[in-house]
Amino acid sequence: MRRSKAFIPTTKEAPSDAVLASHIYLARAGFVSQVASGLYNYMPLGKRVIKKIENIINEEMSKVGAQEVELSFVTPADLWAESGRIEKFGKELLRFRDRKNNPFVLGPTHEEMMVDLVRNRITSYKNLPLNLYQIKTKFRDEARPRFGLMRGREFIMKDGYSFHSSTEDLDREFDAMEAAYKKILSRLGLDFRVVEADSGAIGGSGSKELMVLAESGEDTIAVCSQCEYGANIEAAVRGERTEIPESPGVEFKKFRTPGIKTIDDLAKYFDVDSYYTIKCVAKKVIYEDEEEIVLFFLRGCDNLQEVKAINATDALDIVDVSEDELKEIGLIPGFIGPLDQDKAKHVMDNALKYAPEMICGANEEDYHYIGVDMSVISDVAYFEDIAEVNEGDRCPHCDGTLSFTKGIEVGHIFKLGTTYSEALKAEFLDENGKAQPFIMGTYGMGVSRLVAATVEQHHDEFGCIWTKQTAPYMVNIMISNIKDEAQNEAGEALYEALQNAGVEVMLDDRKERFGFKMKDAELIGFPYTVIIGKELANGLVQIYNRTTKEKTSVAKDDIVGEIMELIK
RNA sequence: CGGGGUGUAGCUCAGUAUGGUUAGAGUACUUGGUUUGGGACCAAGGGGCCGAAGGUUCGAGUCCUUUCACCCCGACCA
Repeated sequence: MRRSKAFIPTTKEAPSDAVLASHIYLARAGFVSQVASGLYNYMPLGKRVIKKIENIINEEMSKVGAQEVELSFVTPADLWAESGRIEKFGKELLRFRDRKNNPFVLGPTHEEMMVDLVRNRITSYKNLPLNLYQIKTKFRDEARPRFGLMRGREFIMKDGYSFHSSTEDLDREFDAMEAAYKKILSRLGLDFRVVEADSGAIGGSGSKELMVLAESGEDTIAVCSQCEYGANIEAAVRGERTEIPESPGVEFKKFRTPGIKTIDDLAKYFDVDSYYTIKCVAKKVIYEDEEEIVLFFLRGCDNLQEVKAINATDALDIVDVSEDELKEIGLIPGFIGPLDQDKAKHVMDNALKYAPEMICGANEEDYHYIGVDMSVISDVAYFEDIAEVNEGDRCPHCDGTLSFTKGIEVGHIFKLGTTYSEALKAEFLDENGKAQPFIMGTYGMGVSRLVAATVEQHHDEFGCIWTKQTAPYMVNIMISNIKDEAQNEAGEALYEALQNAGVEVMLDDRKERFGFKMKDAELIGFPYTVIIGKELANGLVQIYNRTTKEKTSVAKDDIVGEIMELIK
């Protein structure tokens, strides 16, 4: 492509609303342009990168036997009613009616559509397993789109769905998909981590997220210092604590604690580690058609993990509750404890089970109990893991310690089980001629988000730095002075030679100055720029490496060979 | 959905407190010339319903009302 003819509107200034590096550079370098909140146009460079990523995904999917399909973007609302997700997704589903007044939904994901496609077509265990996928625009009417391509309303996703006759076979496929996804991210040149994840609203028995490590990531992940363990903070668990603080060593007693309402105050007052205090987090728990106040009890040194709390209560949502609301049902904020408490339901964190020598609220203004042995209620109370892991906690699998890092969720794979096949009555006949619902897996990968994630991880103060696998063009030939006949000829010749060699090459033949064209090349981020300039008089050209920012002089006649070597 | 902010040239922004010539700058664009190894210089140009609607006024980019859009923090989020 000739730069003089290319539609690549680069700008010196970033759009005022761009915050992330990826957003700023993709906009400045002319890859994307915003049309409305969460909606973007891909310009030629952006489209080329998308295609690069899609090709890699297609290659890896084909290697593991997944078949590509393409389902309609517009989906009948009936299907969503059938699965029950029309309510679950709520306002995120963009709904509309056609001229005949039939209700439709723009697909935010395609479980329903895919199950509908397969049901009554695959009817025998002999035709299983089956893995179908597509790369397709999705639409979710996000409450707050942000960060450019990172969280748009319309985005491109690779979504795959597998159908099995047994859970063992699903497990096998799940592992195969995890391996394929890792391969894809490695080929894209990304630094990533596979982590345990919460299954969320989509349901199912297990899920893993693929996180591209980046400071700007929206997810916090806990990773082990020694082993491979990693988990989204929402799902992270920890090993038994080994260093137990010195215990207070007191008898059970009710103790007057005037005005001592916080864990900090309490620990100070008794001069004990907050490990020995019991924290109560009161929340309002929302169910489909009712809501109630639930008390979550944890060790004072721990914090409530809300996603775990939602899972522990089977709730749709959990919201804060006011002190007044607590007082209305007879609870005394600051002095709520797990003993003799019948005003509200409770969930105790596992770390409190059989815990001795604890200090907790006495459910009476200005009084706490000390020397509480949780054994007295441990066989009747409801215990769950509801605590958020802390940095420095022990790894659940080894002696290592957990630390936090930020990640961009670019992939999420699920063992779905029969949730959707049952809801949509999608069944096959097993070896015994008995009807069984399909056992399913689902595998998502955010293609447009990968574009942003790649730039997040590969950029500097001058712009994008594309990896060889993602670069829109591998080589940029920059003719320093277009009016110089010799330079022009050499540039044209090299352009033709590289094109003939099948290299994706851009020829910067614009009538601009050296500095302008270099800045532009750096902003776009071509892996290599061949500078044809002054040194041509001595039979030399230069290769500028975008990653190292080094310029290497090469004899003009050797340049094609050099380039071919570099881009291998 | 709660809280905050911003809408003026393709882009980045002044101008709005205190209403008053023909609405500005930089950049980008066009033409001519000079320049040609790190976003050059000179000259001449084109480009605006000041987000939209209504109102106050002799007069509104500026004041009032309504509304829309976009952004940020949070809630939310396969």
